[in-house]
Amino acid sequence: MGRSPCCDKASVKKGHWSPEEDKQLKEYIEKHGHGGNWITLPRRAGLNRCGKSCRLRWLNYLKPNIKHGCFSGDEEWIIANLYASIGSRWSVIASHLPGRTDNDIKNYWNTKLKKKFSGLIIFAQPRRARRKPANCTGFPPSLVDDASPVLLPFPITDQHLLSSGAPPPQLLHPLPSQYGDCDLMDLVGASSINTDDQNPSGCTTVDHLESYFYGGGDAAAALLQFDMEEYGGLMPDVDGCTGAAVWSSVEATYLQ
DNA sequence: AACAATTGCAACCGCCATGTT
DNA sequence: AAACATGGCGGTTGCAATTGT
Repeated sequence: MGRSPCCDKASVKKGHWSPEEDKQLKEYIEKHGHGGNWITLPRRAGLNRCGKSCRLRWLNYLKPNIKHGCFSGDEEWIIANLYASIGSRWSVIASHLPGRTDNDIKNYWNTKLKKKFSGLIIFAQPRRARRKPANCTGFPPSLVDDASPVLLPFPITDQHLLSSGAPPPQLLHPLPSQYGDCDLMDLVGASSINTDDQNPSGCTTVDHLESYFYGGGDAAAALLQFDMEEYGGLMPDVDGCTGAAVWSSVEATYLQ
C-alpha cells in the first residue's frame, strides 16, 4: 500500500512565493504559530500551498533572525571544517552558524566552497552519516554512525602550529591542478587570519604557515595532515578510536 | 544588441525517522 | 505490533540573473 500524499499535488500552487503569500504565511504564524502541524497549516492560513512548502518557506526565508547575504571568512572556515568532520549533515552544520539555514549553507557549499576547499578536505570527509553503512570499514564507527561535530581551531594560531606536534609535511598527494599557482591564503580560505591581534608574536600566520608547510611538501596535503593531527588532539579515545586511529584509517582507505 | 553559457539559489522531491493511533 | 501521518533532511532541479562571446 502506497503512502498517501500530504496534499493534492495537482491543485496546490508550486514555484516561487509571491510577496502576498509571504505576508499571509508570516502573519498567520506570528499570530497563531504553526501549531505543530504543517500539513493543515496552509488550509488554516488560507494558502493554496503544500504544508511542506510552507514549512520550508518559513524556515528558510520568513523566520525572524535569518541571516542573508555573504558568508564571512570565519563562517566559511567553520563550514569547511565541519564538512570535513561530518560530511553533508547540513542541519548540524547550520546549528553552529546562528541565523544561517541548512539550505543556504548547502547552496553556498555546492556553488562556492566545494571548489575552494576541495584540495583540503576531500580525504577527511566521511561517507554520508545519516545511516550507518552495512559494511563500512573505512572509518571508525564513531565517525560514521554518530559523529559529533568537532570544530578545528579558528583562526589557526602560532600556538596551534608550534604545539601540534605534526611531523614535517610529506607529499601525500599531487597538488590538485587548480591549486597549481594559488597562494596559501587562498588555500586556507580565510581572509581574517592575518591580523596582528590574532598573532601576538607579530608574525603573520600566513608567514608561519608558509614556513611550516612549504618545506618541500605541498600545502594542501600538509594542511590536511595538520587537520587530522589537530583532530586527534581534540577528540581522543571516542569509542576507543584515537585521532591517530582516525588518521590511520583515512590513510589505509584513501592514501594507497 | 543578441544569443549562449554559466551561476546562484529558491523550491521541490523522495526517503527515512519518529510519533500516534 | 502494525499501519499510518507527519516532520525533517539531503539531493536535485528549474529558472532568473549574470556574464561571456
